[in-house]
Amino acid sequence: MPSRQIPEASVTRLPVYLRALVDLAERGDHTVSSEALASASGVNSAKVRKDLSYLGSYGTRGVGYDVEYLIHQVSRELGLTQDWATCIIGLGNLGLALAHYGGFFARGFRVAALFDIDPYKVGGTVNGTPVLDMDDLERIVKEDSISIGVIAVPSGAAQDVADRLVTAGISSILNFAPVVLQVPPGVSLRKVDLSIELQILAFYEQRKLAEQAVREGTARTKLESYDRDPEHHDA
Amino acid sequence: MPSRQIPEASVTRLPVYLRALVDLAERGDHTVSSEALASASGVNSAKVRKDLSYLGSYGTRGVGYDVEYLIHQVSRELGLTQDWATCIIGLGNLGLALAHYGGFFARGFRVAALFDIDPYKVGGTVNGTPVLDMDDLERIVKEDSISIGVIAVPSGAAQDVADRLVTAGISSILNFAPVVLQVPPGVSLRKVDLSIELQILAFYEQRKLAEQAVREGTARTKLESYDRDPEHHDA
DNA sequence: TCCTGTGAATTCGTTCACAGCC
DNA sequence: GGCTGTGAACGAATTCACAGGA
Repeated sequence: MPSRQIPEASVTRLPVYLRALVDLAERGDHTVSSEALASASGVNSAKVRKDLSYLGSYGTRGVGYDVEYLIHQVSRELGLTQDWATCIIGLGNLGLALAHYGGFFARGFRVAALFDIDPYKVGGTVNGTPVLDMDDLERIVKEDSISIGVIAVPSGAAQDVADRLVTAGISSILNFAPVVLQVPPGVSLRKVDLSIELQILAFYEQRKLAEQAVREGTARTKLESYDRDPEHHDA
Repeated sequence: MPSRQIPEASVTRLPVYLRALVDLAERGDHTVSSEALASASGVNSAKVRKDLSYLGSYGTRGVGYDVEYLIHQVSRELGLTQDWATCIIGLGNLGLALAHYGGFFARGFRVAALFDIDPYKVGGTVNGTPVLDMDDLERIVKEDSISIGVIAVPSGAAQDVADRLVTAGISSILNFAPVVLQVPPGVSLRKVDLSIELQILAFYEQRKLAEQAVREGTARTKLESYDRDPEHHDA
């Protein structure tokens, strides 16, 4: 019985499982154990089983999960059986990279429009998608039923863009600008922030160096049981 | 007293606080309350106080935190008072975007080298940084003491690149390729994955639509107390 | 009075361990 | 015998709530 309200932590792992499952399917595997799916996803098998149990009882005891069937169920749960229209705002280096590399926009997503303020860019197309003026944002979002906005503008402009997206009716935002956006309740917001990721890595890098120094400099003090946490993979 | 071993969840928020603090400093503020820092960081004040308390007692009761002093302490804790050499592997659209936009690489980081397999790119420079052949990877990593590798190659090549980085002595990897990398213990790994973020947004978008349908279609059944979770901001 | 710092309470997430089914 | 599904135990993270110093 699918117990409704899947925990947030599980939701963030479902896309990882999905990708691993698609890889397995392409390699011709028909069934997969929680153990195998776990190692392909970089987690442990108990987590996989718990996560999948929130969707329903889709496995077979003694056998494992049917790969195709599980792909279907996970896709459905993630809402990938329908198509989501997205738009990208800001065509600097990053926005262009996102617009160009269609591979990022996997099954289930479609880039309906690109927006920029630069008059030299507006009117052209990138990768077959038209580049429109920011003035058309609200109209196009409504006309094309765009539900997800990808913000790739400089920090200073990001909150304005977010406000306009929300006003236009968008309720999911993916923010690449290095700034904390404020959005009203009911709007989903996720962010991708390179410099934050680098800073987190720097923290652990520094800690590893400190531990190493301690270990080398102190044959005399007992430090064998020094508490380590070497992994901290994100998911 | 700084209680050693800051929780991982707190570590991921420190860079966000740091950015907010720098903004406050630029605006001329000298002190900040946990409440103000919280709202600038998109979290609540109890969390800010707990997180900062892991670094030490740097606030003043009845007053708040000294902005400059706190910037210094957080920077030190994150290891940003030293310079970390990084390299980017793969100069496709995304790798180029990362290499071009120096703003991503904030204080504390330096792009020491770029790598690609394309002979037409090797030998040139991007944004003043030389583009080198993959054959030189191990040598340059050692010579330049590069400690963080940024992987921006296609999925199929990412694990190979990761293995080579690890062999060369790198112990922190930031992965942009949409694939789960396996790294040995002691190597820190973080990933940035656009399509996973989009899929997570799609999940909540679908959930919102379902809730809306339920609310509209059922004036007769009691659903006022339907359990909502409209935010799920990442940090 | 104001705001920090922190134990205590609570909620959330993970892991264990095994019953149940193939 | 093997592997799922899941309560129960555990651990981590968040929030509460207030004592205590400026």
